[in-house]
Amino acid sequence: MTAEAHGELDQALRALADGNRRAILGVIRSTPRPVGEVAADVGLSQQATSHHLRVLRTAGLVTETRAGARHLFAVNSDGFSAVRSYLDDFWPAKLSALRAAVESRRSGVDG
Amino acid sequence: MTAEAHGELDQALRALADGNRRAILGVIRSTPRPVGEVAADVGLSQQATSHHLRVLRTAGLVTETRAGARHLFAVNSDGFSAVRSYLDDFWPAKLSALRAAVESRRSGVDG
DNA sequence: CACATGTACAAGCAATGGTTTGTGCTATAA
DNA sequence: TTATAGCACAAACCATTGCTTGTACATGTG
Repeated sequence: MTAEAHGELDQALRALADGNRRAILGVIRSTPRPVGEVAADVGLSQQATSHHLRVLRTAGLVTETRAGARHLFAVNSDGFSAVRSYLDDFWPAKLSALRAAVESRRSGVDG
Repeated sequence: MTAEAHGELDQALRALADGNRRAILGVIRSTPRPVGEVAADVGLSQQATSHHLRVLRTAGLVTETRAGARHLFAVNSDGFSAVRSYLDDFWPAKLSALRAAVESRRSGVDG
């Protein structure tokens, strides 16, 4: 983990790597929800759910809003952009283009 | 991790959650490479690199080809499709559409 | 102010995961 | 076949991480 351990991409991917966190994202995907409801839906304790939501929030995948004593969490689409653009680098078209470029460079220099 | 711990999506995301594995993907992105070269490029031991390549291979993000004594690894674009389609569920347009649907359902039933 | 609800914070624990070290297996070369 | 290069397998070690338990803080309510 000596490689870029705190970038947007790294934090987002590590947050998404956990199944319970993805379950939480699924629960708050359609509408903002307080921690208690999320915990009940995913079957985790309040503390564990709160912890996961904090990880998601730090990663930028989720936003927090306070409504009285309740903390409402909602999905933040913009937080996924880093992951999206990273995946684009592995899109078939981009890959083949890159490979073609490397190939032509090899034949041009070396032969 | 009681939630779908062995699906394509889970394995792919967990594989991508490590910075060194992403570095490895970057190294073999343009052309297939043997383990030794990859290890030298990313600055990891042969064993560690081999291990990471195996994780990536199990996740379907990488394919292995043997060329004599060497094991060539290359990026497999298709392996990223599960992650891509998962991210699509969090695309702004889809999110707002989902939220609108939930909203109309609420006003229709409850009021 | 006292009380209940909703949530975050902190420590301890168990499990997961990445790296190292050592070794065995496979394939080319002499 | 012997030697060597390239790589995988396996165990041990250490750091990270997710979960639990306990508790403190904040916001409404009487």
